[in-house]
Amino acid sequence: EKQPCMSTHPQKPLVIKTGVQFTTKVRLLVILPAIDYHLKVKTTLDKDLPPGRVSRQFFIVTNTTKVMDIEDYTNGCLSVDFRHALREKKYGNSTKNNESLLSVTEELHSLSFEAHFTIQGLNIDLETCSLPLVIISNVSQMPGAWASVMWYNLLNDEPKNLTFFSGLPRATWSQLSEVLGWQFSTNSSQGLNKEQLNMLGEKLLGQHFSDSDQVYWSKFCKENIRGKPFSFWIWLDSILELIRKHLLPVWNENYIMGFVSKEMERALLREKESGTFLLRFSESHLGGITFTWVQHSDNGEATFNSVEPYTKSRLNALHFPDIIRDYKVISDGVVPKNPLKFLYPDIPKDEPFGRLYNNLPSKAYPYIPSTLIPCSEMRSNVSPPSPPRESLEPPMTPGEFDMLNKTLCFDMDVVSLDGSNTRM
Amino acid sequence: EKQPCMSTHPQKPLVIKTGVQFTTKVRLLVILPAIDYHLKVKTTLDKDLPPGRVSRQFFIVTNTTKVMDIEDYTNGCLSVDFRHALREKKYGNSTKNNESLLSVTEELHSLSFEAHFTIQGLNIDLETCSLPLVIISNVSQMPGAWASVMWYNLLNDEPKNLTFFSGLPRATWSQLSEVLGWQFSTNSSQGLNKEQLNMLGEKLLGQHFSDSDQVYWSKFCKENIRGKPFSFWIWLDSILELIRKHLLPVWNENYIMGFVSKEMERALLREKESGTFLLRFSESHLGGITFTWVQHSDNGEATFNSVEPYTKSRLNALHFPDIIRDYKVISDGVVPKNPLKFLYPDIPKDEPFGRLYNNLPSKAYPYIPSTLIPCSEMRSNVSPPSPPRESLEPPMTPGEFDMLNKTLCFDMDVVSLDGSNTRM
DNA sequence: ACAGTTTCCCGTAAATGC
DNA sequence: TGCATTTACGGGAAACTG
Repeated sequence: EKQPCMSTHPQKPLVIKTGVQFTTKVRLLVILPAIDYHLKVKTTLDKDLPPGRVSRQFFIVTNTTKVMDIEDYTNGCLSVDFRHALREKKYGNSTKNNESLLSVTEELHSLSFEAHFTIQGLNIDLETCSLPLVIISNVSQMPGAWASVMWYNLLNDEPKNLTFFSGLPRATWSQLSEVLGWQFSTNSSQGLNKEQLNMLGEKLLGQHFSDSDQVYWSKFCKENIRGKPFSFWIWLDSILELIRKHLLPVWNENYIMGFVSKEMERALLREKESGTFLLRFSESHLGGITFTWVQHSDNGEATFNSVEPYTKSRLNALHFPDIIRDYKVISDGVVPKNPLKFLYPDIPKDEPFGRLYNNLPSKAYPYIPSTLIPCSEMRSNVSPPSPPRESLEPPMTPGEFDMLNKTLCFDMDVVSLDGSNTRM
Repeated sequence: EKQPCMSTHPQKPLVIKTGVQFTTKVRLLVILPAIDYHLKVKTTLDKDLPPGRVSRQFFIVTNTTKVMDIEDYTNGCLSVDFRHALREKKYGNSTKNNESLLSVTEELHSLSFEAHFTIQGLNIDLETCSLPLVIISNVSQMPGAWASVMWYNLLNDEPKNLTFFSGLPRATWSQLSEVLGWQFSTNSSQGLNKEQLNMLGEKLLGQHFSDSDQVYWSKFCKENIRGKPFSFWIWLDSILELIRKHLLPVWNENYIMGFVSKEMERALLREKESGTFLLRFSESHLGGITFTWVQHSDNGEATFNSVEPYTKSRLNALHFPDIIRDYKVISDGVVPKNPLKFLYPDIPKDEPFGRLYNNLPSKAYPYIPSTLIPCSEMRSNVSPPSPPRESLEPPMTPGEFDMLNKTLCFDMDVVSLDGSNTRM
């Protein structure tokens, strides 16, 4: 009958950063006979925390009680909006219960809301409780925290299971791939298509896998990818952030193939005209995008070149579509040329990207305008080595991706008063 | 006998930002006969503030009292270090005393330190007080606040004059120019030479001025430069910041002439070989640096080109010496060329700048390395207009600048216990 | 020494106040 | 409405702490 809902502002729902305000809303869904309408709601953090269960303890620094009010004129229901902030309790003698191997982003907390009133001599206690929360102290912990929220809500059906991450959670690929797609479709207007998801699945499960194969939480988020200093999710989330901050229009227009193995990439480009390129996320660096183009020599041999991936620091200085427009390859003593001609499969690049270019401003009058041109120097005699082995797989049609309309809405109407009606 | 000293960490002394910790130190300079050594010092903000004098009121959020301790083993004197933070008092009924036209960075505050003890039945009260402080709420107010601190300490001789900025302060050019030089020599190892100071003087006082001419505070800091949306100090401080963050080695090596009028610049370059350039700060944009080079056509006519100034956003992406190394001018269908050959007066550019170049890393193996090249496109048929009139002044020798060894040290040993021994 | 975690605080953006 | 000032908080780095 009462529903809390929670959202941190630009942040992710159910992740709370200490010292940063977040809002909660509690609604009384049944319309009660007009008592005195002075229904005071009290917020408590980790109300019934099982002793020794969390290694850190927090408290609410803001007002914890507030009186409910009539929500609006259409429905007469009572509600109250809180604006809270948390802070860690620091004990002199640090008795941190670090009994577990859990990291702070796997530690689940909860907010409880209580109200008491008397009606016709009857004492009534209302209580409701939020979905599990992850509490962090720095935005750098956000990716890990969000992974926890995703997995909890993907896999947990029980009313409230704060020890969820002690239980070695695992998800089937069919469950997980759906959630991964949501991460893209909720951050942009473009989800992931079958081929892209397939590439991600291979990264986690190896070459041949089925929908029912299981991915362990630790494989997803805790263990580093073989030979890399980051886990699968940290890598994927860095790409989500890159899209959000620097590639949104390009991604939304579906010009980024993004998740393609290098083998597939070569197979796709091999038969295409010289100067055909595609855009792909870096697998070796966090939050990087590169383009690969094909060049056929006179004897018909194909060469593939990929630029050093562009990361946020470069993209802060340069608009990505402009990079595609302006990119030049310099060979000694020759006029620099842009090797990028056709977006895979065969679209002249100005056609898709033209609308997205920033006009070069020739403003600052007394001065000569100046731009940054992304350049690669290539010695004419040194050609980059081609890969030793190539798997030839059928080309995919990146023309249209599936649009996934589902959205994760953890932040709305999540928990019912009696705790039984948990839904997402 | 007691001395407070104050420094905010990366910030400027005597400027305090709300919510940011700052440290103070109080020393008892006379060694007292061992009482009980329990000398408690209490800090108070704006202790005797004349009613209605400040428009904002603040309080100390941290502990205000602490016991003095023996400083170290060499001298047995007592001292105490505080770590304070301030916050603004907000009244429901905002009775801000904005009687004055003063901005918040002109509002002066002070910290008082008190201690009481009894010796042989005699009550002794010690009290000392800091130099005037400027309290800000955002770093964006730092330039204005620092200007106030500079001017107060430059001009005020009275013990403590918290109404200093109500008195239309003015400084002679000889006083002011010295302080301006200090701003550079304390932020780098290079002050300002006579020619540079002269250019700054002309900006404030017009073409012909003398050392005894007076600059008003409002002209220095409050009124915008004619035709520009910023004041003289805001402009100059933006350059100090540019040097600190992006140009330190280049500035320290004295390769930046910096403050030269455009007329002077042309006069200097006119007789030099084609490709001779000098570095100058932008007068039209905040925190910008540009280079101007001379090009002589076959008939001997000189052309001067200045590149659009580089500001922090560009310099975040590109190392300034690399810009000089890599800068290219593109004319249609011709191999791009770097027009920068000799640093004024005639030094081949790689000689001074060579040591400062960043090596181009050809790291990321499977990828083709890529750099950003700063480029200007120049149509061969359009030549930039030459200035209508040029004053021909004698070239200056930028080879060596005077090094000013003086440092402003507001943050040390500033106020004596009885308030009479104020020195800088 | 070190990794996980928190604190610190600048600098931009948004909100607020006047 | 516009300008001056404060608040908010992301993000990088330093400090902390087992």
